[in-house]
Amino acid sequence: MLRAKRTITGSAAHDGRATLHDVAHLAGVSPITVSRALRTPELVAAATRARIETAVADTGYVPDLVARSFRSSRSGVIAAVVPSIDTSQYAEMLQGVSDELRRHHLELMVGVNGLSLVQEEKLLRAFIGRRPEGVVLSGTEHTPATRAMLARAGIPVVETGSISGRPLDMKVGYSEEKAVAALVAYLHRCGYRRIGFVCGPLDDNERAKRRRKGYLGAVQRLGLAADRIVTLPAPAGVRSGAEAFAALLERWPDTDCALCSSDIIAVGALFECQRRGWPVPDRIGLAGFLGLDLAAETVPPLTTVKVARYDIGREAAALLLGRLAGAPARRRSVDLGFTILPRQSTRPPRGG
Amino acid sequence: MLRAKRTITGSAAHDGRATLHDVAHLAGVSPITVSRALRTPELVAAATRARIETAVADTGYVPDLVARSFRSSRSGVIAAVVPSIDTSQYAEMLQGVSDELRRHHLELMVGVNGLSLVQEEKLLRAFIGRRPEGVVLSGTEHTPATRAMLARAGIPVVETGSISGRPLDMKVGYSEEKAVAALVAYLHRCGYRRIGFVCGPLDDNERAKRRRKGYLGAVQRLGLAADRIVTLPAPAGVRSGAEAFAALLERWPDTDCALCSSDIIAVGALFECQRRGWPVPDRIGLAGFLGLDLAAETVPPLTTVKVARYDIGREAAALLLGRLAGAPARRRSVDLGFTILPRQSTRPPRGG
DNA sequence: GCCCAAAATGACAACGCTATCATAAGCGTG
DNA sequence: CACGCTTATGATAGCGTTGTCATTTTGGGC
Repeated sequence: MLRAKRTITGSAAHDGRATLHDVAHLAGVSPITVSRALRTPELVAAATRARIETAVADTGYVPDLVARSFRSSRSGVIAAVVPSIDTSQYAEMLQGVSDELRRHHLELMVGVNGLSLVQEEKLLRAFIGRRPEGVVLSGTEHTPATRAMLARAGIPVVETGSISGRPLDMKVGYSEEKAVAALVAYLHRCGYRRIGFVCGPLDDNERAKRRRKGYLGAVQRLGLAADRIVTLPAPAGVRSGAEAFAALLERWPDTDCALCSSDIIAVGALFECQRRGWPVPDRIGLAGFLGLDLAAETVPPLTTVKVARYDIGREAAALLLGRLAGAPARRRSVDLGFTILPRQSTRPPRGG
Repeated sequence: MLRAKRTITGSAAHDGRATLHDVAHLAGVSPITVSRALRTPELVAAATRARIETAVADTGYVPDLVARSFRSSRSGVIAAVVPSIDTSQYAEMLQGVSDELRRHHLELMVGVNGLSLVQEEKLLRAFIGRRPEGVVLSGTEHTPATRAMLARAGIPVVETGSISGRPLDMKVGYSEEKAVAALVAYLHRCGYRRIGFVCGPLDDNERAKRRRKGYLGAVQRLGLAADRIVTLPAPAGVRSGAEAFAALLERWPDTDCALCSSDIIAVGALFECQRRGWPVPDRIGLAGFLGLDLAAETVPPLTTVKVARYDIGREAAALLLGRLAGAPARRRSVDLGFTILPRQSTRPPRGG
């Protein structure tokens, strides 16, 4: 008698946790019927189902999802690795992933790599063992070992962020280059000709690199000076943004507009202007990137490029769910685009 | 022969995923020895270990943590439910939890309840089935069903946030009441006598309620008017903060200082002052709450109360880890305190 | 009343790993 | 060289669930 102990006690109280067997015993059916009643109730007679439901309530039974995952080899977990969690950039994306997953009863397991590709690899190594059914990554740069691991795992992968380049599997995002270039073009239409670029740190940061590339391409096409670039040594923040902006002005005092690779940096720049008593946009124009809520509220509000962070997360999750539901495994890139948000931190465009 | 199929193929290639058995076969040992080599290498002879390591590398074996969790009934997962993930308030706390857990090879499973206690209950219902080894909650208000579930699960629980009241199990945080009261007292020392309070939304939001309580207690003790309160209808944001601040001024135009229940609200208030051309702190004093980085960078920087969000997360995780390591299960509250950060958005204190 | 399909339920085994206990091998000691 | 003692390895079984297939029951249609 495998279940002697449990059968003898005849109750769920053996260790405080009821099993299928306990519920089945109480309802007078077999464990498999209880399992069915919970997962596919339409296959169980109404009367039986009612008895089972009572028994579940009486025992306080909670299905053991670890056992279920094990047996069915479906963990019901999606793993995500993001550079940081306390930056609204990624937090909003995660929120999108989370919301979409929740609607399909999947859980989200989150890892934070602090923009380090090596750390990303480590996190994935830990995650893969938990047999996630899909993976969401940030960016399209990964170590060879990461790529190998993911290929071997044979699960769908969505990269979020820049849409450029060949996806590992699937990809959702927008073109960083095009977005920055479009913003530069807009600033040019506003009459700015000496546009500086305040760039976030470049190490292991593909996004920053692509934004820089987009800036360079655009100013060159427009025949503007292409060397007005300062790069943040520290992670992008309001303070480091202000400092980098100050450095830009020191180096090129005649700069008429500063394009910042993140709204946070632009906010720092704006505060620096306020400290100096420089009117914006009369003394200098300021533009940000991302379209954070904060950028709409500053005085003056910041011109920026809005990217659909939340939707990127939703779409990433939706792509994974599609695969899990049987969609064919073909490479895909989804471009969610961007929107220029003209505001008062730059002069109005000419002839518009 | 249970393993006939696998033994005959003699390789890991049966479905792309190697098992302990495959590695053992290749290394010429039994599966249990491989298991030991991975978990307690010191119990395996060096030569054997070397062969096993080679076999692991050759097969690309990744331990199945689902199976491990199942068999050992140790999931290696901690569940956390927070009101939101894209508010640095909670994101930083989560980061603290995550960092501490990672050092001990535990994973973090995150749920977002949007300040709804009912949603918290739903999330926990989904989580408990995954047999987390511990739970981190936000706040100390929970539905009866939530309390019952947690009690039944028999796992350690840490509540983060306000330190007041009896913990469900363990608790880490600070006293919202005392922190706000201390800030009011500080503003009083600065000479402010008509201090208004801009309060975040109160629904299901224990923190906001406690901050309000702290404000009320303090102004009453100081003999100040205690009715200058406006409450945000919408979630706390820069815009809603600005609007609520405007409402405060409309209702009580002689207000000489606005205490905001969050730095974000205070930033909104500051921007509103900038729009009106009101000098801060000369026309009106502004104070925030939380001690966000942003508050230090505005012009002028905001007086606020710093609370150790990241450390609260770390400590919460540490408390759980302690329990898992065998610490006695007794109720505990850890008070991490707070720090008043006097800045230029308020007048300097008198006689100091 | 009989037959056959559909509906409802059950028996059995196995997922990959590790807890437990047992066995084998090494090794200094009297 | 038998003894105990440590070190190294293995055999067995089972964690709680569900996939697969088998069996029983139900319910018309003739």
